[in-house]
Amino acid sequence: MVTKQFSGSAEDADLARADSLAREIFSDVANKWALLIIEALGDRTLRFSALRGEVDGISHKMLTQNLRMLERNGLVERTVHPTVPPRVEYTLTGPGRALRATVDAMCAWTHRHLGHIETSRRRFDA
Amino acid sequence: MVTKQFSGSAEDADLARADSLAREIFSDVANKWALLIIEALGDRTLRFSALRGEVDGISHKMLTQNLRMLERNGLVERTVHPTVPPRVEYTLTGPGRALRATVDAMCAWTHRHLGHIETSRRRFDA
DNA sequence: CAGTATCCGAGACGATACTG
DNA sequence: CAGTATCGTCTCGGATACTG
Repeated sequence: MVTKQFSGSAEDADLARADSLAREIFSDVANKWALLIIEALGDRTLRFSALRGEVDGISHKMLTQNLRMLERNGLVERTVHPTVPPRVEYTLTGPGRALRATVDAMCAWTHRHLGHIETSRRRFDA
Repeated sequence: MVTKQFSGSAEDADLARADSLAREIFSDVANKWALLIIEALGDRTLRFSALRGEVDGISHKMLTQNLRMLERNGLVERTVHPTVPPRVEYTLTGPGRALRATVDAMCAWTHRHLGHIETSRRRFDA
């Protein structure tokens, strides 16, 4: 095994790079629309317009923007059928489905603690 | 059991209200800073300044703002020691710790898929 | 139908200065 | 030390119009 000489080594640089990458990914993914899209997709394959119908309140622009980002990070797969009118389908990839599991957990958490949060809010707002 | 008469009943109204509340909470919680704060707190009790040191890159303003929001929703508890200078400590509540479990999962997911995401990005950017 | 481009208002965010 | 307030900047995000 190679001996570490001092801080500031190549391994440290790698770790720093990995950390900043992790942080970047986290920032991409940890936003309302991205998580709602992942949750809405589930294990289905949906067209753009259908998907938009599932994610309540999302605008055309936000949907495309977030879908591009998710595709870039390899969380959703985009399939274009060269027909007219065009038919584009979205589905979660392996990593995407893995992330969905944790989003499911977050949703479950939300519903489980609705009551606690509501009363906490009322107390705080007074 | 009471028979449902038609859509638009009181139960439907309750469900709709619960849903919009859930969505509101989800929007509060599903943001970068809130999740990073929860993760940084862990099961420790930290002072404002210490917490700020843990959440890399967060501004004074964003930290207070998000801490208020988390306190309002009953996810963190804020303890003020009436000394001079003041000493304010933050810690996760029960629901807060429950949420932290899912945030942990998200972090783990991030690190597990770093490689896949990095290569996916490179392919996409070309 | 899906996507891009543009415009514009609203809110996020950082920097700074001020209080108890 | 912790918090609030204010201001300026910039991104977010919605509405609209236009292409293949």
